Amino acid sequence: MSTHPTGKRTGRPRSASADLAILEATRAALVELGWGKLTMSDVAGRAGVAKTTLYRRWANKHDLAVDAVAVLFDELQLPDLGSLRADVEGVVLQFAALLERPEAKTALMAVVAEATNDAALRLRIRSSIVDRQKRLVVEGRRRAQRRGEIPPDPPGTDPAPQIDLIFDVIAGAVVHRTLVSGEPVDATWVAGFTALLLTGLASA
Amino acid sequence: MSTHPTGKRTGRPRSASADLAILEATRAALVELGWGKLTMSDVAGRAGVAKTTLYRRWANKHDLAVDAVAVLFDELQLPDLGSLRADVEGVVLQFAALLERPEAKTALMAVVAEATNDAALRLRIRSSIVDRQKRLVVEGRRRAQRRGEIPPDPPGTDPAPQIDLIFDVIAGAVVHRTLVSGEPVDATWVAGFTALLLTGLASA
Amino acid sequence: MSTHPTGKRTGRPRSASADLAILEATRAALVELGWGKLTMSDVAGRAGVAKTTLYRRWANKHDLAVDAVAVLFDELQLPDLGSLRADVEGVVLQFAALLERPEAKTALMAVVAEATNDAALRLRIRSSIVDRQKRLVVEGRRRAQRRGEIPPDPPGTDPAPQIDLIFDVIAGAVVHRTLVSGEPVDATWVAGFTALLLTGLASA
Amino acid sequence: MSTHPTGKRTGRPRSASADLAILEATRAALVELGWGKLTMSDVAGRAGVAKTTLYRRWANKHDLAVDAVAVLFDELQLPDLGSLRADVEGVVLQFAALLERPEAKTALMAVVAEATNDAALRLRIRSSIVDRQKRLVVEGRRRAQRRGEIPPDPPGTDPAPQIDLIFDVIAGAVVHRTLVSGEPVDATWVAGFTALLLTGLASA
DNA sequence: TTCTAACCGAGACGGTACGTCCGGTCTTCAA
DNA sequence: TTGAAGACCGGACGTACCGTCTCGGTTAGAA
Repeated sequence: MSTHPTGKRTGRPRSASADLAILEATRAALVELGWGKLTMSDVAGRAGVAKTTLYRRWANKHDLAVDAVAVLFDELQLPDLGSLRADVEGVVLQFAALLERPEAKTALMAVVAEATNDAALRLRIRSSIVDRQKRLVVEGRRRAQRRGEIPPDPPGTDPAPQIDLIFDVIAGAVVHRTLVSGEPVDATWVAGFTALLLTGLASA
Repeated sequence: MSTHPTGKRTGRPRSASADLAILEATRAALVELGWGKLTMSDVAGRAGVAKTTLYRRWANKHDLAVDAVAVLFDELQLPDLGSLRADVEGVVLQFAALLERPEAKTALMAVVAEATNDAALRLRIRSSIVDRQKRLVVEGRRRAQRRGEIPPDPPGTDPAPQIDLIFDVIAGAVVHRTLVSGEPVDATWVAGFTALLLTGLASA
Repeated sequence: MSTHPTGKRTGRPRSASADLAILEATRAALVELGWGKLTMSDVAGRAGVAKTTLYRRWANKHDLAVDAVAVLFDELQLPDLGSLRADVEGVVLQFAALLERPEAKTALMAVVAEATNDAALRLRIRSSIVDRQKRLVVEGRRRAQRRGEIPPDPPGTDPAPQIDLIFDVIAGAVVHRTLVSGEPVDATWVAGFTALLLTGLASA
Repeated sequence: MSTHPTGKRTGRPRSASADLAILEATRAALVELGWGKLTMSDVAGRAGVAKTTLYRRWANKHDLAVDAVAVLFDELQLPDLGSLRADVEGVVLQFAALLERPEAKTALMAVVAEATNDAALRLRIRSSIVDRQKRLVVEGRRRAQRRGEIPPDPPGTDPAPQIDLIFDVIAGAVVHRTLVSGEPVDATWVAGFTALLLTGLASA
């Protein structure tokens, strides 16, 4: 979210449409130029807005980028495909498709890089992007437990660490495959990954 | 690697110590400043070298960063700890320790980010950093097969995709946990991750 | 003068006190900051007034400055000191004292500078500041003629060019001495200047 | 003069031609745009030079302007026209012609305005522009003394105050007539002014 | 007394220049 | 030929200010 003044009343109110135009312009510029060539002036120009207006709402390029791409991640869904295997494959393919989009991958990696020594940015990424997608793991896990595909939570146990673990493994594998190894996430790879995730190395 | 002139003989030879000093200075600057504040002038100053010397050996900032951190990843080892579980836990802890080092994580993410739209840099990262660590998976897998912990490769099958998969899962999970989720990789998490990797979700 | 609405009757009338507060604030800001650092926001703040209020009354910074300093020049007087020499010395000292005031000199030069390519501003300066001070020359000259210190106007001659000339010589010399040469206008200089003005170079 | 590094030896030397190109570009920009619209970027562009190069040599717009116009004033000459009256008329006309040039008048007034609260700039103006033109008064006075048109310096007297006075009166009258009163300096006015200067008010 | 038009403070807006910084190149002299 | 030094071009940065605009709210005179 952009930085909104909190308790103010007076003065001309900020243009609501400007926020949307700026975020859209940011994504468009990321697609065309990539992170390194992205400039605030260019974004302002595309959005039909003055540079001042950007800086009034976001402190810098990285904060703006987080907001610009966060909405993309909210598009991920988990339709019930009938089995844990199918559900996992479905979400992995969706996530891989998202990471193919230049604005998503380029912005995500750039802000993560900057966040390695910027605690505030780290928090912003977590709250705006990462934590919101854990809903997918929570839901998929609940379904699989109902179907009896995985054991129910033992009473008195906090499921959060397990949820975080599964999330890091799935998201991490896809991100690493796509952005570090630089190989495509195709049906074959997804099938292999899902099999490994469900039954483990020992039976691979 | 820095770019060494190939067939030249005459003239003053390049200072051999300069390469090491520059790479060391780069790592030091990364620790103190992070990627965003890192400047070539600063690196040159720390290394007691002129900017010209940097550019004579590396084409740009990103190439220099790749070389500066690549050597860190070569320190990873896979001592035989007697079981697949122990070997996995050992290497995960080593890798996590490496990613705790600011110069490693900050440079790695920065170059990966830039590589999202720079194919040449992508290749350089793969050859200098990523592919060289697959040796760890190859070796661990061979040992586990000898011990009978995992089945041998079926004849006529290329083991490479399986190796790549395991590598992406392990490296991806640790990277995502550390840099995206921003949570520590401690003994508890490593145990849980290793259990999941060995036996899969179904039995978790 | 500030721009007053002409034929209007209804609605809330403009605050009369605001005009004075704004002009006073402008002079104070000029003293402290000089022309280059003077900002409309700052003036508004000092006057306890919104920026809108300034722009409702003056079209821009330069017009405001002209009005702010014009009143200072109206303070100049020409008491009858008994002789042309004494009258000239008296008015020169007064004028020099005025130009010592930072708000006067800084604003005067700034608007003159801007006026070099702004005809409207040039007119405004002449009508608000320059022409109004010619009264001093007219009066001093009339007195000297009565005393017989200078010859009477020949019949059929327009005295205006002569008045303008004397005005430019006196005002110009003081302004140049103070603002361009940057030397003080002290009693010695005034005596020398008056002697030169009265009897000319040949007898100096 | 631009700011030249003093005791340095090493490194690429500053481009000598850049100085000239920048000063010429500054004058051209002043003619076209006037002071208020003059920008450093524009000057840099006209000179075919980077903005950094400007700031490496001049601290700001005003210092640059002083140097850019100073050379114009050095063009003033004092050919011997045979009499003091003719010499005065000649130099006044030359000076008036100079002040008709937009780059001269606009820059001169702007820097004088800024100098009203900038002591360093005041010094720069004096040394680069003002003091150098006193040579004209010195020479004209010497000639007139030789011709017997004005009395010789009394022994034991410092002629400097008298020179400064004459300079301020002549330059001040022309500047005030041109820039403040906004009236032309034509032959009629010059004749009247010279007469006043030579014989004084009493005989006018 | 109520209406209402013009006023007011506050502050966001588009635009534009500022002066700084850095990436990557080029030019000099010395080793 | 390499190296140190540092000037060079190009261009983005984030800030500051101008003059305009849009709010909600106030105030005096007209109805």
